[in-house]
This record gives sequence, C-alpha cells and structure tokens, in this order.
Amino acid sequence: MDREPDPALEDHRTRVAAERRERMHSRLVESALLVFGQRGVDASIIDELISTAGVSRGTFYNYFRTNEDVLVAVSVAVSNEMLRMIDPFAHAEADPAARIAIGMRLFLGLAEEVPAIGAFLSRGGLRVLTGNGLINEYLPRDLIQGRDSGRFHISDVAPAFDMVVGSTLAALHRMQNSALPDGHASRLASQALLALGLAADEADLIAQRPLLKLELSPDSLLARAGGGRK
Amino acid sequence: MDREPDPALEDHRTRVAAERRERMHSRLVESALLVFGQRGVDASIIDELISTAGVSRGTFYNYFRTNEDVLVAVSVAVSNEMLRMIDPFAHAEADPAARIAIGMRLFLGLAEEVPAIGAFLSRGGLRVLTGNGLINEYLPRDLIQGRDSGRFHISDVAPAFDMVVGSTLAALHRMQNSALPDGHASRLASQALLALGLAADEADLIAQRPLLKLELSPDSLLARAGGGRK
Amino acid sequence: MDREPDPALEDHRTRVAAERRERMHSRLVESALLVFGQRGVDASIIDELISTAGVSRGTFYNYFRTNEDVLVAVSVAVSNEMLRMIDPFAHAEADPAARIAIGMRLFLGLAEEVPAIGAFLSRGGLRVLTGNGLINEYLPRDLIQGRDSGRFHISDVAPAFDMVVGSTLAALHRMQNSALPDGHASRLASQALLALGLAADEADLIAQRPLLKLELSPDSLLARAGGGRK
Amino acid sequence: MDREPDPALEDHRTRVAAERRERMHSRLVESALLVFGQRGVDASIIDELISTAGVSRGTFYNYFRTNEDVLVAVSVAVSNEMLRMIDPFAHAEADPAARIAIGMRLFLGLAEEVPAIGAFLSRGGLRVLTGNGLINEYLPRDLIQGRDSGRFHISDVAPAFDMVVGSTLAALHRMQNSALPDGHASRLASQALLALGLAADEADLIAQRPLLKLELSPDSLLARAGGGRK
DNA sequence: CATGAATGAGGGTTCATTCAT
DNA sequence: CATGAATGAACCCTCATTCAT
Repeated sequence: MDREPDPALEDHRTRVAAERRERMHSRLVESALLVFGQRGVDASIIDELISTAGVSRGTFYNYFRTNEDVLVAVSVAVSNEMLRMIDPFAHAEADPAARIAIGMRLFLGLAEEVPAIGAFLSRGGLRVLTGNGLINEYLPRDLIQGRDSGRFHISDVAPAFDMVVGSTLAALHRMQNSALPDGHASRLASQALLALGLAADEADLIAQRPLLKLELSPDSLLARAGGGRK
Repeated sequence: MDREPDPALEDHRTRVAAERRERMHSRLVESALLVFGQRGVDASIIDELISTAGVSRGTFYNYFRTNEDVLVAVSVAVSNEMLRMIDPFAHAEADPAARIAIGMRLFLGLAEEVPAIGAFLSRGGLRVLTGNGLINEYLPRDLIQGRDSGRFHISDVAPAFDMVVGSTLAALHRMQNSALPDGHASRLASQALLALGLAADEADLIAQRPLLKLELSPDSLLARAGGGRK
Repeated sequence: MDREPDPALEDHRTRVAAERRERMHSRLVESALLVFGQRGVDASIIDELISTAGVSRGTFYNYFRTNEDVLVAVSVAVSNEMLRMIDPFAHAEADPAARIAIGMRLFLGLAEEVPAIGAFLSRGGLRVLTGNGLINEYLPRDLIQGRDSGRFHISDVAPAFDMVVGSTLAALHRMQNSALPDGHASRLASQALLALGLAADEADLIAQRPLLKLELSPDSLLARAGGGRK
Repeated sequence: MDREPDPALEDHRTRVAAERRERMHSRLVESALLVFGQRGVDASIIDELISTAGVSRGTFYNYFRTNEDVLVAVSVAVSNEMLRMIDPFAHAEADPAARIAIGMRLFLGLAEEVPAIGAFLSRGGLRVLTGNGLINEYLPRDLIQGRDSGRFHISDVAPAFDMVVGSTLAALHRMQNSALPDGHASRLASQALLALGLAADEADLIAQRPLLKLELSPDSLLARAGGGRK
C-alpha cells in the first residue's frame, strides 16, 4: 500500500537509465574524437561537438563541464580501445623485442585504418599519448624486461622510451599528409630494434614478420568512428 | 614644417625608420616566443603579447595580421637562430654521423639553456619543427650523404628522419617536466646512430664526444628571450 | 491486481495520498525558505532547492510551476506561521499601542530566534513583507483603532504604517550583519509609540514590558527551519 | 627628428581620450540606472543595458567586469548626485532636527521627481542605501549632534537611524505603486522628529516648512536619467 | 606609425521547463 | 507521483579586428 513497491520495476528503470546514459556518453566521446581530429585538441569544440553529435547544448553539460574534460575522456577511451586491439597480439609474444615491433606496427596500422584516431593522436601529440597511460604502462615494462634479460643493450630506459614513442609519433604525423609508403612502419620498427641493441638481420626479421589484419569489433569506438573506411 | 626634399636627410630618415621597424618587429617576435611557450601555439595571444611587449593593439596590426602570422614569424626566427648557433659546429664535421649526433645534442642543449625556446618547440611539436625548414634541409641531406657513402645502412630516408626527429622531440617534451638526466641526450644520439647502422662502440664514441658550450651572442633572440638562465 | 472499488479502501488511499502530498509540499517550502534566505529572493533556486530537499526535478514541478510560485508559497507560509506565533500575545492586549509594540518586538525576536526566517524576510524586504498580508491586515486595523479612540495622534494611517514597518525592517536588516544589541527592539518600539503620539514615559513603559519567550511548536515551519538556534 | 615630438599634441590626445572615456562611462551608468530600476538590482542586465545604451557587448566589458561592478558604480553615482542636491539645503540649517526633516523630504522629493532614481533605490533597498555612504555619513552625525546637544532624547543612535531610514524607504516603496499623497513626506518627517523627542507642535512646524523646489542641473545624472519628466 | 576605444562574432555556461519511463 | 535525461533560450565573456585621433 505504501509507495514505490515493485523492486523489479525499480531495477529495470535503473538499468535502462544507466544504459541510456552510457550510450549518450559514448556518442559524445565519438563525436569529440572526430572534432578533435579535425580541429586540434586545443580547439573550442563544444559547438561543433554538439552539432556533430546532434544533441543540445544542455546535454553536453550533463556529461562534461569543460573542453579539457572531454579531451581526457576521449584520450582515455582511445587509449583503452587501442590497448584492447593491440594487446592480444603483443601478449602472444614472449620476446619484448617482438612485442615492441608489433606494438609500433599495429599502432600505426590502426591509425591508418581509422583516420579519426590517427588525426586525433597526431593532433594531441605527446601530451595525449603519454598523458593517459596509453603507452606509459606497457612500453617501460617491455624495455625493462628486455634490458634485464640481456635482450636489449641499453643503459637507461628513458632514452629508449623516447626513441620508440618519438619515432612512432613522427611517422603518425607524416601519415596525416600522405599515406605511409609500404614498409615504413616495418623499417621504423627495425630501426628501433637496432637502437635497442639487436643485430641488423634479427631486427629486420622480427620487424617484417607478417601481421594479422586487425578486426574491429563493430561496436567499438574505432569501428563507429569511421574505421574500415577512409 | 614645410617640406624640403633634401635627399640626404630623406635617406637618413628612411634608414632610421627601417631600423625602428626592425627593432619593433624583433620585440614582438620575442614576446610572442615567450607567450607561445607559456600558453601553447594555439592560444589566443594577442592580448598577452601586446602587454608583454608593452605596445598598443594597433601597433601589433602594423606588423602582423593574424595569430598564424605571428606563429610563422616566430618559427622562422627560432629556426634561423638555432641554425645560426648549431651550424658552425655541425659543419666542422665531415662525418654525417657526427653531424647528426652533434645536432641532436646541441638542439637539446639549447632548449635546456633557453627555456623559452624549449617550451615553444615542445608546444609546437612536429607542426612547428618540420613546418619551417628548421630541420627539413639539413637532416635529409646528411642522411642521404651517409647512406650514399655507405656510412649508414638505411634503405629509406623517411623512417630515419622520423626516428631522429621524433626521438629528439620526445626528449624535448620530457624536459618540460623535469630537467633531463645527465647523458640523456648522448644516449639518445647513440641510439640514433645505432639505428642508422653504426656499430655500438663507434656510436657511443661519437655520441659522447665532449661538446663545446654554446655562446649566446647577447643580441640574439635566444639571449634576449631569457637564455643563460631562468 | 484487479480493481475492486471498496469505498473504504478508496478513502483511505485518498487520504494517505493527500497527506503525502501535504508533507512533500511542506518539505519543499521549508527548503525554499532556506535557499531564499541564503541566495536572495530573486535567485534561481530550483536546482539548489531540489538538492536541499532531496527530491527530483520532476517532483518540484508536480508542486510548483515557477520560481515566483515558490516565493509566494513561502511568503504565505512564513506569514501564517508568524501570525500564528504572534497573534495570541498581541490579542491579549486591548491597547493598540501595546499590540504594536509587542508585534514589533516579537517579530524581531522571531527573526533572531529563527535565522532562516530573518534572512528570508530581510532579503525579501517590503516586497515580501507587504505583499502577502503578513502585516497589511493587522497593523492598519490597530492604527485606525488607536487613532479613532484618541490613543494615537495621527492624521493619516499611511505614514504611520510606513514608520512602523520601515523601522522594523531596517532593524531586521541590521540584524543580518550582527546580532541586535540588547534593548534595540524595545527602543525601536518606544520610538514608534512616541511617533504615534504617546508620551515618552508611557511609551517606554509599554515598550519595555517583559516579554514571554515564544515557544516554537516542534512541527511548525519555524521549528523545522532551524529555529531554536543555528 | 626622433619620433613622438609635439607634447602639446600628446596632451591634447590624452585629454580628449579621457573625456571620451568619461562620457561613455556616464552613459553606461545612466542606462544601468534605468535598467536596474525596471528589472531589479539582482537582475542580469548586461544585455538590456547595452541595448539601452546603444553600445556593443565588448564596450561594456571595457568599463565593467561584472553585474555587481555596475551596481556599485550606479550606487556610488546616485549617492553622489543626491548628496550634491540635498546637501546645500541641509547644511544651511544649524538645527539637526531641521536637517533630518529636510533630508527626508528632499530625498522623497527627488525620488518622485526622477522616477528612475526612485525605482532604483526602491529596488535596491537597504542594501544599496546603506551600502555606499549615501546616508551612513550624514545621518549618524546629525543624530549624535542632536543627542549631545539635548535636542533629541534618544539613548542610542542605532534605533533612531533605523527609524529614519526605514520610514523613508517604506515611503519610497509605497511611491512605486502610486504617487504619495500630498503631505505624506511631511507627516513622515514630523513623526520622525516626534520619535526623536521633539514636541508635537515643534515637530509639525519644522516638518511643514515650505521647501524650495530642487533645480536639476541639466548635465547631472538625475536630469539625464529622466528628471522633470515622468 | 602609434594609440586604444569600439566592435561583434564566436564560444562558453546556466537553468527553467518538458517528457518518456 | 517520482524520476532524471534532454532541451534550448537567455545569459555571460573573450578576443581578433577596425578605425578615428
């Protein structure tokens, strides 16, 4: 007799509402990814974002408070998605050299496959790339493992990190003007392995191993953001 | 009060006026360098620029038309100044490997010595760095020479360019948060030489050669922009 | 699950629903009183009101339609509550002079006792005070009675009304910055009686009569709004 | 030969610029006075202000930064103007009783003469009235002088202050709905003098003395804000 | 050429109100 | 009835650019 009975109904309502919120959040993040890629990560995007996403001004403020908030959300989402794509392949390898080479190549491959991601990361540069764990977790771990196991001949992790990340980013930047020539990513990876102390023939071998084509799961941010297209 | 042509006087006037214009232009570029370094190359800077330079709004528009104009002017000025500092040392070397190692180290050294330059280039990233000939002219030439002479073992210039520039920029970015550890630049250069195909002991040898301290000529942009300390 | 009219049950349901409505309405009015007191009667309060009351946006609109609606409801509620407190004491007096003095003093006493009320009335000013019958009914009646009986020497009710109400409101305003000094209300009342034509010694006598402490009934708006302290 | 000669020209420029600034400031304050009077002192006025003043949005921000800034500026300007009008008359009187009566009557007279001022002060209430020295300086001084000289029989200045200010403000509020009846201000003043301890016949005599009509100097804020009109 | 007031487009933010669940 | 996401009108504020002096 007293109000609000039916806990099942409550649950249902709650769940449905949470899902709706989640979907709207994704929609905004997707649109933001596109806009940041086109206009740069420092641009004032709210107007263009809401028109791209087709929502009202007020809705934006129900999810984010500032431009910076959005940038962080997009960075995190991109970071998660890329790791989700790359990690399975990288972790199939026991050799840190192979993991690094595969990581570089898949990273550039994804950026090429999904231009929105490429543009976003290129515009964001090191600020976005090293600011949200996209790379900060896995790469140092691999470098340390390689050094400690004698696989790499490096006295210090930091310059090696700079070299791997910087090389990749420079190639990503190059890609924004014109498609990378065939083999660019492989050659970049091969150079990186050389720099880490591998012998030339082994570096080439590892960096040129055939790579499985990534499958974008159709509900991922990457797929929705225009993947498989151009 | 009445005009008497007097060609000599005319000339003098013209010359003085041109010098005044030149000084004001430099003053604006210097201020812009500082502001871009603090607020990023995409920031709206005119207000802060004119207050830093201590000139009026109208004066600014007598020298530049847009924000982008200023960015280009600063990029060119920085590029010229850095080349002017680095080139004499690099050109003393016949070996392209040594030139590249010296270039990377001096570049990072200058950025450390003159924080305004470091901040500006870090903020500007590849867009500024590769957009104004700062590096586009000298580095490819060295890479080609090294490849053709058999000094480098690279099949393609582009990945090598990406590696050298990207590594350096990543280190520059790292420097913005905390001073580079001793030897970081040398190790980075050594890695780069390794990647270009030099043997490890030679790469180390070249990358660790003692470096003369750069002298900032006191009227250079770099010196005025706060070099030598801060 | 199927409907069976059962009139008794119907009545019960109806009654319970009405009580629930009533309680929610009171809760909203209380919260609004607090918020108006803190932020001013012209502030946009809905957001803060619903969070203070702990209800949803939609619930608010089940009870009120506009900001102004709420202000009216609060004014009426405050008006009713204050009259309910003050009237018994005032009506125990036959002398209109005594009634006015007691009214002023109790009014200020209540505002001091229940800061939320004081803040609300001070923020609302004459607009709230003279807009909802809080005073419009009783004070003119007393002034007319006093004039007609020869107790007051006033030629016109309006200036006397302005004097009584204005004085009290100014004191209320003063109270918002720091507690009134002892005797302030009494002296104010004494002045008012003087102005109405009483002799000085009689005015003092009446205005300084000891006053019973008001008891806030615990379910009143005043008590719930933080009365009895702060 | 060197730039920027002619100090006379400089002076002229500077002076002209300062005058222009001054005029624009006045124009904005005038418009703000009107808008505050119509919409209340808590209203968001910038949009309406700039359209009333016929200036651009940016111009507003060249002179004020916030709504509150404008309110302060208007309060100060009104305060200054009113004092400038009233003071000469009040200071012609040696008797503090006469000064207070004249002050109350001229204040109300001005508010009636210049509806914009009346509306502004009524909307602003005690906050504006006692927040900017409009009254805080002169009234307490007169009250103290009257008390110390034995002219007034008051034990405390504060309640007397509240009575004078509160009465006047209540009358000002009344005036916003309909013109004050003839003699309202005089009767109010007479009551105030009674309350301060004067005898009834003397209070009446002083409060009913004929009053010179105020002359609004044509360049004053008051005149420009619609004085002499309705 | 230098100055700085004025401009107004562009973007940011709040908040009363609606409505599907 | 209660809920809270979505809406969009109405504000607020900045800043590149122009122009009279």
